[in-house]
Amino acid sequence: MAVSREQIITAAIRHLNAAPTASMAEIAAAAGISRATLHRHFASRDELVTVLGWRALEDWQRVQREAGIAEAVASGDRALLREALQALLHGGVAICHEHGFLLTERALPADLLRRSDEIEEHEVEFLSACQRAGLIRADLPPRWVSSVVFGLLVAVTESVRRGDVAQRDVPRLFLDTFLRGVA
Amino acid sequence: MAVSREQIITAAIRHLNAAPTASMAEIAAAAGISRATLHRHFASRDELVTVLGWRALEDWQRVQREAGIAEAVASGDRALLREALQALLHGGVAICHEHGFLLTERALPADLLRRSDEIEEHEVEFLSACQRAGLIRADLPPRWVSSVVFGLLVAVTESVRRGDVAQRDVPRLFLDTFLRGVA
DNA sequence: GTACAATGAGACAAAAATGTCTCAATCAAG
DNA sequence: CTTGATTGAGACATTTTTGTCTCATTGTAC
Repeated sequence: MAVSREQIITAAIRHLNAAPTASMAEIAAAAGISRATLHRHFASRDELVTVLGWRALEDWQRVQREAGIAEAVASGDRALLREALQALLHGGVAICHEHGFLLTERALPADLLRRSDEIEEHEVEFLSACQRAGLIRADLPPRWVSSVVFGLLVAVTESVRRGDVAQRDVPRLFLDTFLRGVA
Repeated sequence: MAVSREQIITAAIRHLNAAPTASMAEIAAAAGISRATLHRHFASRDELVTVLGWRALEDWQRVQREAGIAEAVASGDRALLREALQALLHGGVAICHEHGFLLTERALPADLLRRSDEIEEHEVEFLSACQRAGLIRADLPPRWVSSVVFGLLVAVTESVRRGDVAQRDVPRLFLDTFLRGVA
């Protein structure tokens, strides 16, 4: 049976999450296709990773939109902001479950990183609004808070990869730790 | 003037922190020596990274020892544990300032990783003791708490690398966020 | 000044992965 | 069944980095 492009992408994501430095040959094997066929779909490894990267960014943007962070910022309403924050964090976990390996990927194309910075910028503004609403302490630089989200997502990805934490416990642990710390 | 092995290591660390995937040629250039000389000191790139890795682990172990985590665990004394925790976290930041690039290095030799797991195991036991003493919430798996330390250190490294956070603010932000979260 | 050690520059082969290409086999549509 | 498209297997050249080696040069100790 033919293996669709989507199936290849799915397999590539799965395998890259387990082995982030996998070669095209490994990825092809993981997808159950030949290296030649993989190259017919993605001219180069860069192109493949780039496609996955853009998907991750689209997901991230979608999460931001569905969480309603723009509206929440505009309103400044505490309850709205709180709900958006919850949704944003849950969405972040979901994205990492799929694209976690990209978090620590070191060789991403510049335009992807630029777009990533743009999206992160919206996140920073949102977090800033959360600070003004008293949801997040005001004595932390918003960019640091954004980095904390990033760092905790790395922790999530690594914990799950190593089997230290069950998938179902992740959202609670992540949100709990993010908001209240460990003490 | 001759460039000592120590100077090479220092330059390599500095450069690898800025460009984690740097080749031997780049590292040699950064150290101001020829590629041949670099190879005379470190037969292979793996060997170089491995040497740096073992240094980082030694530093980590030293931090654990100087923080007195073993004694604190043995005593179970809350004040002792608190002081050890503070020292441990401060030490972690210091290590990352130097060896941060290793946090997300994907191709480390197995024996290094094994040793890393051993040292981390001491950390987990210590964090567990902190939970029993009420310094850290008991509803978080200690391995998750350990991952949180890791993740926040990644956040620290990345923030500093990007210039989002000043070096001098790092310890406060790190400890504050770790213990109290962002809310 | 001489001798010895370390260095830099560069040539070189080897390894590993990449990307291209061909060809025969398979599969699906008509 | 036939045709046309897609695939897998593998050969191939290329690229990049690695690791080795040589040789002339530098510099340092004696």
